[in-house]
Amino acid sequence: MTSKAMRISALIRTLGLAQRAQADAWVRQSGLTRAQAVSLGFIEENQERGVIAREVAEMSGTTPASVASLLQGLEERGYLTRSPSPRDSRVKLLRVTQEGSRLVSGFDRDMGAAQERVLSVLSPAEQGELIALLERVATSIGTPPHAT
Amino acid sequence: MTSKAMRISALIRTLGLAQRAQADAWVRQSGLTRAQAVSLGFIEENQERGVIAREVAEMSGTTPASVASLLQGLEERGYLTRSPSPRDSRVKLLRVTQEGSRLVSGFDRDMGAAQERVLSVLSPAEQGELIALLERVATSIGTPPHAT
DNA sequence: CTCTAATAGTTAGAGTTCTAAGTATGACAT
DNA sequence: ATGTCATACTTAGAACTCTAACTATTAGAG
Repeated sequence: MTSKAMRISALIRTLGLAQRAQADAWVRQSGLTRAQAVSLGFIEENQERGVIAREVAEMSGTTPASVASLLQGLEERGYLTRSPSPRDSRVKLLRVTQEGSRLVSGFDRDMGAAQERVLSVLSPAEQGELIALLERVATSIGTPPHAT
Repeated sequence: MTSKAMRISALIRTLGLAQRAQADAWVRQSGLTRAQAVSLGFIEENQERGVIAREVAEMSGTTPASVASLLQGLEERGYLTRSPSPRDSRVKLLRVTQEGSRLVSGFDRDMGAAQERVLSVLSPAEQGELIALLERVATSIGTPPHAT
């Protein structure tokens, strides 16, 4: 019944949607879907240790079947390759091509700049307070209801 | 530059994704898409003053064409009706059926309860501080906070 | 009154994503 | 070795969403 909780939820939703809108604007002119951009970014970041499709599914909260379709679209456009692993014939190692890598790095750079701009209305001290409050809420998500 | 901005963005993204995950879990067992659930909720809230498809498009940040497809799916399942307005033959008034209304009210109730639980780790005073900080960031974006 | 532009909505077709069922490989206890 | 189960991924078909082009109605200028 505390309308404060509702207000905070609405604000977080608003800011989250603003971030998403930013991402969407970028994504639109890249020809990718939001899910595709996020997946491509994840694969590029963790490429060293060999990413497989199941991990992408877990990260994005979807199913392996959806990931297969998604990766197919990326592979057809030359942003990604799938090659069987020599250690386990079931899995296919995912690798981002040079072109795919260029696409992703542009995304990260532009998103970061937009975030800077929006948050510059708060002083560094205020940003610190905001971090402290948000972190307490964020950690409470991971803990079960009665574990306080 | 300031890693504080990045930290705040990450936290907001985390909380936004948590909200979205909550919504997705609910949405999955309702047979609707997230976009459909959000649109149905918006129409149900503003039903009094007569909602039309263009407003749904503006609210959700998509195009009228996408809304037409979306509404078609809702209408076929009996959650919504589209009837021509007597005042302007171009527009069609959207109305949520009783069954649709039941679906949406369950969504709002469950979402609200989850939000309360997560935010209960902050005292009322701290929640007030958080609201003040978030509101300054939100207004700097230019888009006023906006329901569901 | 009529021509033009703006507004509201729909349709067509392509691409994406989901659910369900299927194939192939690996792990492991008998 | 072999039957059984789990794992990693794919395919098929339906539903959804997007872009582009379309129809119909209203508003406004001359």
